[in-house]
Amino acid sequence: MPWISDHVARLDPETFYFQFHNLLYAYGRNCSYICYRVKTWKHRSPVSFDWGVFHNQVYAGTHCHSERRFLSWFCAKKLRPDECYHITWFMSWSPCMKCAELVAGFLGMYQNVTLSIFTARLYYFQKPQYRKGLLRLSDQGACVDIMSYQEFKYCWKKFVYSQRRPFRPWKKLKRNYQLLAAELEDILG
DNA sequence: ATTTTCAAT
Repeated sequence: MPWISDHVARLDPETFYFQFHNLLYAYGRNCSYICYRVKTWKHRSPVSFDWGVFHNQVYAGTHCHSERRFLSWFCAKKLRPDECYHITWFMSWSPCMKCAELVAGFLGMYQNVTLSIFTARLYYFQKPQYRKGLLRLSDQGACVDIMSYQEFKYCWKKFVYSQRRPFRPWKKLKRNYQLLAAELEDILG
């Protein structure tokens, strides 16, 4: 698979501000980004294992969502059966129903891996199948949450070429977060 | 309150 090692470490500020804008109805965000962080344990102490950014890719007419790209890379290059991992995803779009099923299956298969998801926006959140996907992930033990100011600020510092400039929150960040969090709460019951 | 979408007209 050609996309296995094709990910980037950091985002440009403009890309981050546009792609992670937490709108309920986002225009023109025709791609998806995952800023990821993987933690493992050495002698029972948590240690940072890896971090970076994945995005979706179209290769030879095949669409590969960022979640699938991450899992392909992680399973092929990183995952060891005798180690425990905690993965955190900061996503621009929440997973589609197919990716939700894929990731839930992955979590079911690898009991040594746990996952926390923070998403900036909810993908097709009015469609029942997409809502069920998120519920399925949650039922499989994934923590699913909406990115708040705290997560945006963290991502800005960790995953963006911010050149020591401070994170500048956009208008209605907090209000949008509240609306999305209420929607997610409804989805997850 | 908003009506978009891991592109394709």
